[in-house]
Amino acid sequence: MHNINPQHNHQHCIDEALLRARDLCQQRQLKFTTIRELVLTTVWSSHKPIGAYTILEELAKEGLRRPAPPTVYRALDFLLDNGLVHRIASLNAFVGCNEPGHAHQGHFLICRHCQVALELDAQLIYPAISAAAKQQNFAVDTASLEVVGCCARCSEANSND
Amino acid sequence: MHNINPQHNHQHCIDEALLRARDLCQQRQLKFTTIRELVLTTVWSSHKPIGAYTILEELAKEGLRRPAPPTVYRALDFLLDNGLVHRIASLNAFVGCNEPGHAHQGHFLICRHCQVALELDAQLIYPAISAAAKQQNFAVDTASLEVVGCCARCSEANSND
DNA sequence: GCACTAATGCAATATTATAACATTATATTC
DNA sequence: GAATATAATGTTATAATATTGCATTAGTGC
Repeated sequence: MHNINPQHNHQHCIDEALLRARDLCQQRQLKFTTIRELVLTTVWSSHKPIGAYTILEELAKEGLRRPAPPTVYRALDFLLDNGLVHRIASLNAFVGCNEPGHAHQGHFLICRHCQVALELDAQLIYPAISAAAKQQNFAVDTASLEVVGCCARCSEANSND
Repeated sequence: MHNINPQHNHQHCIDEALLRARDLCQQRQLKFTTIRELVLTTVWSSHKPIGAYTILEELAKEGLRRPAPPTVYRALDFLLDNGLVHRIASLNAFVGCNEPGHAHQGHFLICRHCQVALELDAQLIYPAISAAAKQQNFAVDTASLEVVGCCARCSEANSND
């Protein structure tokens, strides 16, 4: 998994995400349009979940004529459908996905101090979910886990106060 | 845990929930006011998560002069703080909690057909979450899991079509 | 080019939630 | 029991998030 060090070369994250998106769209014969690319890039501008209306503002700054909400929401829907971003329901916000393909999963550790959302490897949690569901004969479609707390980095920083 | 059979005596669920709430408020020296009781009762009117504005409408039907949104939200905040209800973020809705006390947890299996939300015993999932968080030196405050799919009952019903 | 479909633009509006301040009820002290 | 303090509720307005419906534009296949 991805270690989110503030010193990391974030441009690399963005570039990789765009590459993966282009690949996936080519494979699936989907159109990676300008808006979709801009929205994905904006979502990937950090590892912090970003709200739809904030994305909208960012696009406006890009020189683009400020798009209306549906434009952004449609792009987000496309990205969600294809597992390129996740929605963090507890924050009404969106964050990039490292491993497109399983749109149905999203397990996050969310730091309440720095807001970074660290995506967990589904394999860590999913077996427990699957077992619990099976006990109830429940057929799982999607499973989202949102853990809020304090990340290692912020814990250290605070203990140094 | 609670098996949510449509034939179950649901009045019993409501009564139990109210009893637990009164007990807990007495213990903590909190006021279980009329509004709080009405909102809790409304949330417990079924095992389906209910939206704040739906609660509002239900209260209006009870003869009550239709309360304003803050009235309902304040009651919900109180109930959430005391672990008497959970918020299902992915649905913007609220559901009763069987075991008040751990306000910070809420692990649900949500059926997309009948909308029933079945609360899982935290012990089933929490160890996996805790282990994953520990790997990242992440200090957990709250963890919410929302699994969407199809419950046993609806699976059977559908297979009979 | 023409017809068809997918994507986007645009205006209005729905839904969920909160802020700010006035009022009422409850508890505490004297 | 009146005076004061605190908690709860009432009320109005508005913020924040998301969707509907319809017009327009851009690709795609024939």
